Amino acid sequence: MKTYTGIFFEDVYAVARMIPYGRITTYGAIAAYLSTPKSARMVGWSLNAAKLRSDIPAHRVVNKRGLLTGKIHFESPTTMEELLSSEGVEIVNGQIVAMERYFWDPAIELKLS
DNA sequence: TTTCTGACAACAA
DNA sequence: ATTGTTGCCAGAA
Repeated sequence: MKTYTGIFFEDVYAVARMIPYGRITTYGAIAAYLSTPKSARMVGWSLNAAKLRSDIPAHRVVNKRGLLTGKIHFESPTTMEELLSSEGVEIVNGQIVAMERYFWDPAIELKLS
């Protein structure tokens, strides 16, 4: 029984909006938090639609290795990196340096409270 | 309606 | 270690 009746996008948006300033998370982490660990792909797809909306910090979502795979979907290929840099996230060659110290896992951070 | 295609990630060989 | 395949869901053609 997997009743996912089109809530997926909204869930992704909800989680993405909760990512704190200067922190990042991954597609897989969000997918896992939504109980669909194999649908990381959909998270990206959702964010693609989300970026047309306004208040969703899609730039704070990267792939598991810290690579900014989604940067090509922004206004310019450097927009995502610039946004993250402005939040204090160090990036070298399209990849976050030591992403562990910025990583924000919804499964952990949202467990409390 | 059917088919294809995605900001990924886990697994098999 | 690297390459190819598969799962996942929703939207566009």
